[in-house]
Amino acid sequence: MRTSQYILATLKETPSDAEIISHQLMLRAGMIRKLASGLYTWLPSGLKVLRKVENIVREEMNKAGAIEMLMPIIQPADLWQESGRWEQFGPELLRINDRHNRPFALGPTHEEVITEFVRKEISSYKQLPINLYQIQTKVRDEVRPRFGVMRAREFTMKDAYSFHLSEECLNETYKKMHQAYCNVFERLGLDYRPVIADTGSIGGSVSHEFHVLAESGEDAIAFSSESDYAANIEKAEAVAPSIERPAPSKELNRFDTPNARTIEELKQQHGVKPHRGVKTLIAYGAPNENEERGLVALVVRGDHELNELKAEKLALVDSPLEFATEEDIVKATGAKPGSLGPVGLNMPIIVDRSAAVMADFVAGANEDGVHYSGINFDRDVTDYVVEDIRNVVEGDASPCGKGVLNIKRGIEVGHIFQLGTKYSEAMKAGVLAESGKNQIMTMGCYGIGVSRIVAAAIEQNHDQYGIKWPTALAPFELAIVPMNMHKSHRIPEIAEKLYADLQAAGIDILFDDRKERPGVMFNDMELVGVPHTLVIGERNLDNNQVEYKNRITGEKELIDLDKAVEVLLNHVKG
RNA sequence: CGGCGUUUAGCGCAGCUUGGUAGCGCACUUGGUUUGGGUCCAAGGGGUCGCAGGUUCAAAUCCUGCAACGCCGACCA
Repeated sequence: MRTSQYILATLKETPSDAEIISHQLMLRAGMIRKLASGLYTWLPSGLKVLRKVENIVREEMNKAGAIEMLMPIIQPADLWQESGRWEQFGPELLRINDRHNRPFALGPTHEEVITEFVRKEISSYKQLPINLYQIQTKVRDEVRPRFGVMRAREFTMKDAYSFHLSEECLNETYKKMHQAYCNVFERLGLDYRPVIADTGSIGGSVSHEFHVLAESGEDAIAFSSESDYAANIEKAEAVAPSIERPAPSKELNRFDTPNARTIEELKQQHGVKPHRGVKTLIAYGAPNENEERGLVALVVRGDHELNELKAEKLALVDSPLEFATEEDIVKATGAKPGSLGPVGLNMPIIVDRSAAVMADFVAGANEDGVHYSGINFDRDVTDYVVEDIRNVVEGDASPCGKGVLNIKRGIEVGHIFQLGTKYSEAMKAGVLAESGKNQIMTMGCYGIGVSRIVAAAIEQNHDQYGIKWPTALAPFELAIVPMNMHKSHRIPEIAEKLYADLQAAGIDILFDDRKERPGVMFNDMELVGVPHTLVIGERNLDNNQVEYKNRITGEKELIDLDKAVEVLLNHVKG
C-alpha cells in the first residue's frame, strides 16, 4: 500500500478526551475515530489489526472443534421475555420498535437466539455435543462508555455456545475452550492470566475470565504467590483469620468525636488506627413477603473495603446491593453516617470474618459526634452473623491454602461460563436422549472481546514514539521509507523495485511515497507501529546499501542492495 | 441516575472577568526554501462561537432553559 493512496490519518496532537494510552494512540495512529459517545469508526489500518485478531480467534476456535455461523443483531423481544432477561437485563439492553411497533433488542449477547436456533434444529442426542460460534458486532448501552474501544457501546465479540447432554460432556468442552483461549492469547503475544470469575448477568456456575495484565485495567485480580490460583477480586475469598478472638480487656467507653466522621479523621484526631476500628455500612435488606425492605448493617474492619458482590449474594441483603439513604439511616439509628456502629443497632448485623476476630475495637455510637472504644462482640454486640463480605487485600492468605495474595490490574478480554440449564430450561430446549425421553440440554458459553483485545494489546505494547505491535497484530509488516525521493533518480527507481519484489515475496508493505521530510515519515511509521522499516537514502546508496530498522529492538543494519529481498524476507517472516 | 466540568475552524486552545463585527498553534491549499528525525518564509481557504430564548443600540462575552461530551461516584460510616 502506498501512503499517498491510503488514509494514514495520523495526528500530531492528542485529542483531549482520550484518557488512557491505547485510546490516545489509536486516535493518533489513525486507527479509529469517534462518531458519538462509545461509538467508533474503524479506519483502514485499525480494521486490519481488528481482522488479524478475528482470524487468530477464528483459527483457534475451528481447531478446537467449534463451528462458525452468524446470527442477527436485531432480536425479537419475545425471546428475551422467554428467558426472563427482558426485565432482568436493565437499560444496558438497547431496545427498539419496528414500524409495526413490535419490540426488539439489539443483541448484547446471543444466548436466546442460539437456544432458539438449536431447539429447532437439534433434536437428537446423536447430534451432541455441538459448539457454535460467531464473530459479530454487539450492542450494549453502557452507563458510561470510556477508554475508546475498551468500553464501547458497539464492539466486536466472538461468542460461542455449546450444547450437551451431560455435565461431564460440558466440562470437557469447557476445558477445550479454556485451552483454545490460552492458545489465542499466546499467539497474540499478550501477557495474560485466566482467573476464577463471577458469572454476572449471564448466569451459570463455573466461570473463568481471561485478563490481559495492564495498569489501566478496570478489574483487580488476586494471585497466589505459591500456586496458580488466580481470581477476580470480586470473587476471591477472604479466608477466615487463623487467630482466635482475644478476650475483652477493656470496658465499653463513650467518647466525643464531634469532627470525626471518617476512618481517616478518627485516625488523625483521636489516634484510632484504622485496623482497630470498624465501619458500619447500611444497605437495604432483601424484601419480605410484603415486598418491604428493611435495613441491614454490614460491618468491616476500618482498613478493609466492602465487597458488594459478596454482600448482595447473602440472603439478608437485597440484590443488587443498594446503600440506604441518609434519611432512612437517621430514621433507623438516630445518627447520621459517620457515627454508626454495631452497638445497640436495631437491625440484622453482618460482620466480616476479619472484623469478627477483633476485640476492644472502636466504632460509632449511633449518636451524632460520639464513638465507643473497647467494643467487644458477644458482650456489647450479641445478635450478629459472620460472613465473608470484604475485598481481599495484598498479603491475605490465599484461599488455595498456599502462599499469600498479590493484586494486579487486568483488562477482561475473555470470559467462559458453564451455564448449565439456565437458558435451555427457560426456553425448553431439549433433545431425545438414548432412553427415548426428552432431555433438557446443558449449555456453556464462551466470549472474547475482539475489539477490546486491540486496545489491550496497545496498553501492553507501546513506547514514547507510539505502538509496538506484536508480530501477529501489526497492520503492516514492513515500511519502506525513501528519503527525498523527488530529488533523486535512483531512489524512486530502487524503492519501486524493492516494493514490487518484496510484495511479490508475500510481505505486506506500507510504502511511504509522500513528499515529506524523513523525520515526518519516521515518526509516522513508529506511531503506527510498523515492526520493520526499510530506509532508502542517497548516502547509503553510494555504497549500494539500504538500511533496515526494527521497531521493537531498535536494531539497525546496513544491507547490500543485491541481498535486500532475501535479508528482509528473513527479518520479516523469520 | 447523582456530583463536577467542558462546548469558539479538522485537532489543541486563547478571547468571556470589564459587551463594540473572532484570534493563535497544528493540519489543509499555492509558491518558494530546506532535506538522514515532526524545516523556514510568504500568500490563502475554512467558524451562524453547542442549541433555544431573554437583556441590550450592540452578545462568543451577561441571564434563563435545554442538549451533547468528559471526569468522578460504598470507601462516608
